[in-house]
Amino acid sequence: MTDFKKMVETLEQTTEKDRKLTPKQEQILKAAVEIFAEKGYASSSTSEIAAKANVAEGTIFRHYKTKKELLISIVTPFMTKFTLPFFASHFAKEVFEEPPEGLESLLRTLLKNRFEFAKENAPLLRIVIQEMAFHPELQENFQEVFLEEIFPKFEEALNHLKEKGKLVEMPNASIIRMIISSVVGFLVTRFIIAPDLNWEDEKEIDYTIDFIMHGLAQK
Amino acid sequence: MTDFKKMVETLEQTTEKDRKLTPKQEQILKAAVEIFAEKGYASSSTSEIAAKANVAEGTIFRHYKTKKELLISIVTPFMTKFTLPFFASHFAKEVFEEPPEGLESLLRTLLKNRFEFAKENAPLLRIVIQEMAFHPELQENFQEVFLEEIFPKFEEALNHLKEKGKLVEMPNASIIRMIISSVVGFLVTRFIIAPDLNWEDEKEIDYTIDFIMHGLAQK
Amino acid sequence: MTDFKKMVETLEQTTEKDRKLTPKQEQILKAAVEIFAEKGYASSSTSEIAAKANVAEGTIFRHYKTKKELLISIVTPFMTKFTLPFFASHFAKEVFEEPPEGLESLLRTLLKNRFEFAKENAPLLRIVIQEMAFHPELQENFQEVFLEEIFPKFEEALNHLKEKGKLVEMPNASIIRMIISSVVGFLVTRFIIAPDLNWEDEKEIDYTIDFIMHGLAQK
Amino acid sequence: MTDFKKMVETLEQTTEKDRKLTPKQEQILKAAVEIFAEKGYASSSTSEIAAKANVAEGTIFRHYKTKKELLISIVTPFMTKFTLPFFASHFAKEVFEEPPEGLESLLRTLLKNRFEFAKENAPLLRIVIQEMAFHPELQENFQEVFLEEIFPKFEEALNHLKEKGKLVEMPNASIIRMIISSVVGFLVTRFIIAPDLNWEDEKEIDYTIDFIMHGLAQK
DNA sequence: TATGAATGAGCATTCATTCAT
DNA sequence: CATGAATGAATGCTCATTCAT
Repeated sequence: MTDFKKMVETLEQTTEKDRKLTPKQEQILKAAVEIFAEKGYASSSTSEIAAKANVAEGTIFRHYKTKKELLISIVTPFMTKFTLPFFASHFAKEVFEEPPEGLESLLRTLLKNRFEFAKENAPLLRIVIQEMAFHPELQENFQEVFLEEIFPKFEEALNHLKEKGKLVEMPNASIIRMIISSVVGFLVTRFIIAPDLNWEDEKEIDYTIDFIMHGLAQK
Repeated sequence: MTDFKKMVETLEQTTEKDRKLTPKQEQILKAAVEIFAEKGYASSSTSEIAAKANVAEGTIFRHYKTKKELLISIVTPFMTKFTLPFFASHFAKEVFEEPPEGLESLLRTLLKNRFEFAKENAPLLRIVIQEMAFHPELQENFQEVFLEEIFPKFEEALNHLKEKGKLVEMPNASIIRMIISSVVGFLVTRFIIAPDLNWEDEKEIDYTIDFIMHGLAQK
Repeated sequence: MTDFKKMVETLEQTTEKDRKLTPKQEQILKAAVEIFAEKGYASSSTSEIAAKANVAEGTIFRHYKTKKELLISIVTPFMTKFTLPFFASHFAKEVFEEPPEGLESLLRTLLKNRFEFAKENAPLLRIVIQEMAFHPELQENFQEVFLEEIFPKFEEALNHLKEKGKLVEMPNASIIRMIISSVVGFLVTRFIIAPDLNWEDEKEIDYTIDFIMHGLAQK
Repeated sequence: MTDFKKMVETLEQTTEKDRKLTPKQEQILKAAVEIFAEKGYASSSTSEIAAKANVAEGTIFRHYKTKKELLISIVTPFMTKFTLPFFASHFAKEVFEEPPEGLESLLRTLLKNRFEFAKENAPLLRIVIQEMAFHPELQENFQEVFLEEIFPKFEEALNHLKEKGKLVEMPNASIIRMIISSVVGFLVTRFIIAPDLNWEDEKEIDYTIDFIMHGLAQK
């Protein structure tokens, strides 16, 4: 099982009000994450969540006005945590300051970092991927984060690398797609599609980085 | 909208009994595909499907015993069509007979072919990806097709290429993951995440192939 | 199993139009009797009857306008056959002509005769008893037969016996109730409640007659 | 109408948990009893019951998981109450302690007692008789009560009377059948088949007892 | 704050009946 | 005559949400 304490931290830290969660709220969130991940939002019932959380049905609605608000309270802090903070802190250093192996170093940090995060929050990852398609609220939140924060920083970095002749000539959007496909493809296979295989995580991370690096290297 | 006639063909051809669908069945399938793709299986109601199909609700259940059977009747022929037939016909020729650029040629055929298929069946693709997680029946069907048909043939081809010194040293499973991540990452971005962007499909296909080719080439 | 041919005869002979049943009609009746007896009228579906009868659903409604008409076509001829004909033929002879042991003789003939009939038509008996409560049509038909035919003849016989000092002083209605309770109690136990016990029918019939005879004898 | 308060007591006292019923539950039970008795279980709809009970349909299912559970909650306490307690308390005293007219005394108590009970619970009696045939759960419950409690005690009493030379030579099972046929035949006629006749209950009870007594007396 | 009984709209499914073939 | 696809009202049951305690 994923360590739930870490997951709660994830959810806590980005709660809008930054308020500590009450014990009941924690129980509700834990139960909701497990059940949403297992059966999907639409097939989960609030009564089942209440039962698993050892809480009365009404209690859920005291903390979250609707079932959907409960979902959003789970997903958006995770999305922000999963995408944003990494870029905020690492892009500058890795790519701009340390010169030659900038991309590889960036990728390694990115992958290892997100890998750990996904490992600790696999059910949340599952929920995000499964529910994004159906909830415009989530898509908007994601686009906001992605288009306004990640993509521009990513592009800046890529342009920088291109100038140094380190990158294949390819539109930034395509490069970003390749990288994300490879990273997400790995994480999804590792934690969602086949979590029970005997994974040699270190090696697979290396392979993935090698693959991307060669795939994108200047010819 | 995707050309529904082609989609119906897709569904028809692989129906076990190879029987032509009645007009009402076609209407039901069309409506179900659209609605399932839009809101997801669990959030779609049979009454909505019936209304969109201009059919009485009872009529759905005359043709499909349950709502789930309707889903399966939609998804499994698609899954078979999407994965199986290509490999059956192309692997041998492309990889084993034509010597040097075997992999590239294979990838190009694979991608173009699946691209067209995904283009014609985007909503079906969406449904498969969205529902696989929740329906063991679908997973089983997929595993059957993937583990027993695709994976072995894929491996055989990769081993052949490795012997010829054309491939990076990496476990087959990892290579296959890289390739599929890149291909599916492209198709999903193209048809599901951002279908409304101005895509230059030819170029993107080329980029994707280049990326994979360089990523996997013998160093 | 009960001999269905005899049951069909039962149903045929009293059909209002006295017309022979077509083979399809026979199949439908046979199936309907079995299913009504097993699950009750309200829980039986015409589609199940059609399936068991190897007949299209529509065919049932060609012969019987509604499901209820099918029930009535099954029950009323049976009811008539079960109650009426015996009395018509036997009362006079047994009771009025043969002097001393009139009642016993009558009871013996009554019981043996109805016993055979019930044996051959156990499912029909079951249906009548189960459905009478819910269908006023059946009740009316029964009352007609019972109040207008059976009761008066029964009373006449009882009065005759009373005059001869052979019968306990008790209202006719009560006497008739005792007799019918005993007879029906036997038949219901024998064929409906516990048909699988090892019954010694001859003996049980004798016991039942003895019981009634002593119960009603002049003190 | 039967006095519903007494019926509720009947249902309450034997509820496993011996808990008082909430007012809504009472309304539901009252409505269900009336409707089941009138149209039979299979032809009664939960929406009709809810309407008659002045309760939302969902409320029924909060208290009784399924429609069938509602039926069982109605029938089994009644069955237990109807059969068991009497025998527990009376057999010993009546038959074994008071010597000569043991059987008559027993029958009188039995009949009067069950008569009052049936009078107060006529609709329940109706439901039991009508539904027993279709619900194995009810049959099992009945057999348990009858075979394990009533029949043995009955037999013991009959053997005791036989030893004293008070009883006709007849298998116990047959004797029991005669008695029950007569008693049930009376109650069913009185409360179900023809409740609207002008019954002189005292007299009819006496007749019935006389009938049984003479029918079973040592010759 | 927490509870859980109550609600009623909504759901998948069944079914008697009709009707074009 | 016989068929069986089509119907749509009705059914048992679920569930998010409310609210009195």
